[in-house]
Amino acid sequence: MPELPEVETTRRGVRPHVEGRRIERVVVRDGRLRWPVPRSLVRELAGATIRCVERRAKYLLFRTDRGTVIAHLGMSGSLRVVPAATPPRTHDHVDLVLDGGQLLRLRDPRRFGCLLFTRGDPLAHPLLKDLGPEPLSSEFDGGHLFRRARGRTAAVKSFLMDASTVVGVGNIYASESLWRAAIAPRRRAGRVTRLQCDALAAAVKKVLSEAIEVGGTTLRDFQKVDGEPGRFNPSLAVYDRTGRPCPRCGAPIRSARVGQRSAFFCSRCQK
DNA sequence: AGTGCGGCCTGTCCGC
DNA sequence: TGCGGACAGGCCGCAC
Repeated sequence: MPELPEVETTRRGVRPHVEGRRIERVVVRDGRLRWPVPRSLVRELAGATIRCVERRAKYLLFRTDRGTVIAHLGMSGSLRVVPAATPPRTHDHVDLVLDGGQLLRLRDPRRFGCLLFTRGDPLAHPLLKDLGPEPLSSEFDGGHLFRRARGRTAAVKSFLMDASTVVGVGNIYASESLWRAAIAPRRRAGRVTRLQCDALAAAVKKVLSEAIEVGGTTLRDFQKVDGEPGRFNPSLAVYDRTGRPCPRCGAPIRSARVGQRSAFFCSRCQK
């Protein structure tokens, strides 16, 4: 399930194969993603040249000379670069056929992802314009978290997963970051101390950059562009480890619903 | 404005 | 063994 490290891993994997390439045509086998794949994407991209591949939050931005493709992998999406003759498999919904004999293929079994097209500034797109800071930027730190949390009554885990607080922290890395910062997931955001905010921001940065370094986490269906799984799993301290010992204190990891999402934590060392 | 929740979708796992 | 149902996930968009 792609979180920010998985999306960044995808960007780095795809980039060298597509930058500077001309898109010969777009094949949409099933355009029923979160939003229908727009006709404008198919029409405008034929003949367009991909200039660069950027990332904002969990969105991938393929900037071309005609406009920008905004792609989101949802929770089961993946992008692969394969030889043009590779037959599509189930859930391989869209191909961008490139010059040079390869194509960029979107696979998304659950179709929670999207593929949109905009002529204008993609950062001004409704989906992107209100997003919070990138977690690995200097804009995101303990001060930012603390200021934003004033008066907030929501659980700190929900607050951390809110994309207007900071982008890219999904369910897995939220639990992991809170464990590292020793903060209980259910604590109200407004009750987290300034010192804890510093620890939390540092934990988010560390967890995400460590995960990016090893190519993301593989739970069920995430794979990198080369088809290899990510290798972050061994570093997971609490996620999906109910009943196993806390790596810090040995108490059994507990799980609970926090804001309609499963949270994993150590109730002995997270306060 | 902040908060909570329904809904989208399919593969996987569990219990009967 | 087969089957139904719960569950997982990101995140928009709505209702309070």
